[in-house]
Amino acid sequence: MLTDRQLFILQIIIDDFIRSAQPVGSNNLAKKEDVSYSPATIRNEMANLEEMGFLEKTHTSSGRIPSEKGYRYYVDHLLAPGSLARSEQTVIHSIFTDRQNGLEKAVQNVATILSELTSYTSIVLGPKFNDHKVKKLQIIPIDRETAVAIIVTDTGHVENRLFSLPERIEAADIEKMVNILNDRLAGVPLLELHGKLYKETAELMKRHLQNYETVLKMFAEAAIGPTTGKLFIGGKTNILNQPEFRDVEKVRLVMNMMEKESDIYELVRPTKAGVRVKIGTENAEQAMEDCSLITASYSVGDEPVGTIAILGPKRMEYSRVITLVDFLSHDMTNVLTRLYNTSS
Amino acid sequence: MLTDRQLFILQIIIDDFIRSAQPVGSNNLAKKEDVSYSPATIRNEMANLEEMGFLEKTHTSSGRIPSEKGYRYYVDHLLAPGSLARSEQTVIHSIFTDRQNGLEKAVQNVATILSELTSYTSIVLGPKFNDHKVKKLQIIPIDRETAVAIIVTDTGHVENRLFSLPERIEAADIEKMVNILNDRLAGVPLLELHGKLYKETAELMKRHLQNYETVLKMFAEAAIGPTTGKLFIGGKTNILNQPEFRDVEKVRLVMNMMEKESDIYELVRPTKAGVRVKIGTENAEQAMEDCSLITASYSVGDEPVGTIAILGPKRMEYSRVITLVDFLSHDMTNVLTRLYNTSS
DNA sequence: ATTTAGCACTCGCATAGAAAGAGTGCTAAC
DNA sequence: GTTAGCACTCTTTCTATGCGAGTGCTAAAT
Repeated sequence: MLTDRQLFILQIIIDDFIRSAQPVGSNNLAKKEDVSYSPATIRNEMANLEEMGFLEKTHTSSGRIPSEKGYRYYVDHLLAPGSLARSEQTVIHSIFTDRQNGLEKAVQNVATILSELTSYTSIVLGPKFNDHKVKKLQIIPIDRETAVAIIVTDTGHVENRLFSLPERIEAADIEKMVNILNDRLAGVPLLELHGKLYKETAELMKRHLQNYETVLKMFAEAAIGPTTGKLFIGGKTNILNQPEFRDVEKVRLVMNMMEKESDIYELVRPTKAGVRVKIGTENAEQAMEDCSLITASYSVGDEPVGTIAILGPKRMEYSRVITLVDFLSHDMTNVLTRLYNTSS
Repeated sequence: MLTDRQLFILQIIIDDFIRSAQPVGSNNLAKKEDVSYSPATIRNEMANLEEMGFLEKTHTSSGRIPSEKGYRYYVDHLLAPGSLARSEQTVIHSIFTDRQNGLEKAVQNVATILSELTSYTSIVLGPKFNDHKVKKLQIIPIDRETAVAIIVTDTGHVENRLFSLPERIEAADIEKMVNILNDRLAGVPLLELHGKLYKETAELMKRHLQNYETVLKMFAEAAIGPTTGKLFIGGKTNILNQPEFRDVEKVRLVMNMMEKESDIYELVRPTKAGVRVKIGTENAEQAMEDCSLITASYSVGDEPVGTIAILGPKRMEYSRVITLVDFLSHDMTNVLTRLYNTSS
């Protein structure tokens, strides 16, 4: 339904606007090297494209800017599958080769590097540990009244929680408790720990020990912690460099949202699909109406466990960002899948 | 050197400007109920105060605004020692009574509540664990190649790190290692662990085991982690509500700084002094020239271990914030001192 | 039937001037 | 020492004006 010429012009207008942030006029467009139509022809086509809803004007006699429908079409049909510079590939790949400082630091790094590479804001939802299984449970007494409950998973993740010991409990009893717990619960996925904790051990414990409830409760609580991954945001202030956010009111809307973790979680819930692009009001959040969000989830095996995302103005370098996010999410999937499968 | 009347006028001008963010003129000032001088008199005194450097004009015929010297004098000599509403006291006090979710969450809470109470940005440097002593060291093997090193302190803090096991190591050897480590290092302050690790155990280990270096190195690294406290920042976007930050450029300066942890650490290094106020360029950071920072450290016993701070515009409600920060830092000192002393 | 040149028209933006308003400094009177 | 009065300054707001970039439409050219 769109002629080749219209596609061509639409693409050039959007490319230009993404670069310059200025409405594109027919004269300037016609001056470009690879454009061989006269301004008048272009004006006609522009009028057509506007009528079809792909372009907009900021005022009656301004140049054209892409509408959301325009961006959408651009993303869906006009995007040249970009490729990454080798240097970028190397940078990205290096993030995960060095896991010395733990997975969490590595994920943190992803956020930082993504925002630096794109000069937009990056959001990274760290892997959730649902599937990870209990390797070892421990209770370390601190003094007469307190102790630390520790859960180590088979992926090396450590979760811990301070709790008050029941009065009059013997060191031997604690040891017995720990033994029962490990006996019954080793290998249980974290997600099921909460339920199984009581079912599997309460009966047995009751027979040997008093006051076991507090202890069980602590382990239960500690197990909830990592069921959902941690959020990392990089380059929060990058939005301030965008000319369309010269206005503090707009900045506030977006910044406030970035401070609200619960909102962000909604945006980056892991899914199986590949790269997803949400343009302006396609996002549910009111605050995002001037922004676009590009997300891609990464997986362990077939199970999506986390998400990386880039938040920028609607006038975003879609091509570059999509390529980047796609590449990185696959890289993360590969590394994590290998890691998880060899260690279990 | 300042007459009573000058003090009075200076105070009223600063109070007014803090409220309104507008330059204060002689006419408006004279209209106030508790001012019994004519506009002309006030103009004369304003001129005097300006000559002495306490006031400034934004342009030749504008009203007066306080200079940094003016704010400084105001903070040092004119501040009425405010008192907190009982409701605020209760709120603050409640933060630390509920430590169920661990110290870290409690400190996080302080940041959030401080920023909500003041509508400025809060910075909280969590307590450092230098003085905390090793309670228990553990090695949990995950699979043939990897294990987790765990350090538990006598305050219930848990530090952990993933590492690669040396090849061909026996479970029995690991157990022997852990025994030696705990034997020799229990009670050692975290800060000294790095040094003592080798001195105390290397000799002994060498006698019994091969490949112990990797393991020691991991514990050494893990011990460095918590020597300096964690940073929490609350209400990062509150600065956007201040009329003097209508300009995105100014916002960017401050926001960028808030993203750089190393800069923030400099600002809130714990000290023994009570509440400290840094106004505008009194702060070393270029980015802070339009801001004031109010800090107070909290201690365990006599040792300052962390800091709470409020970052706002120079036109800050000094009285309220100083009172708040003073109260809260003492409250935290009390709670932590009690906690630390009973548990060691 | 397309494409393009030409032209009148619109709108934003920058510049300049004018008027209003808030505030000052100074002088002279109280 | 205090204050009323007044000229002056500077910002802010509004209006007018011209310029430039761009459009839409019509008619000619291809």
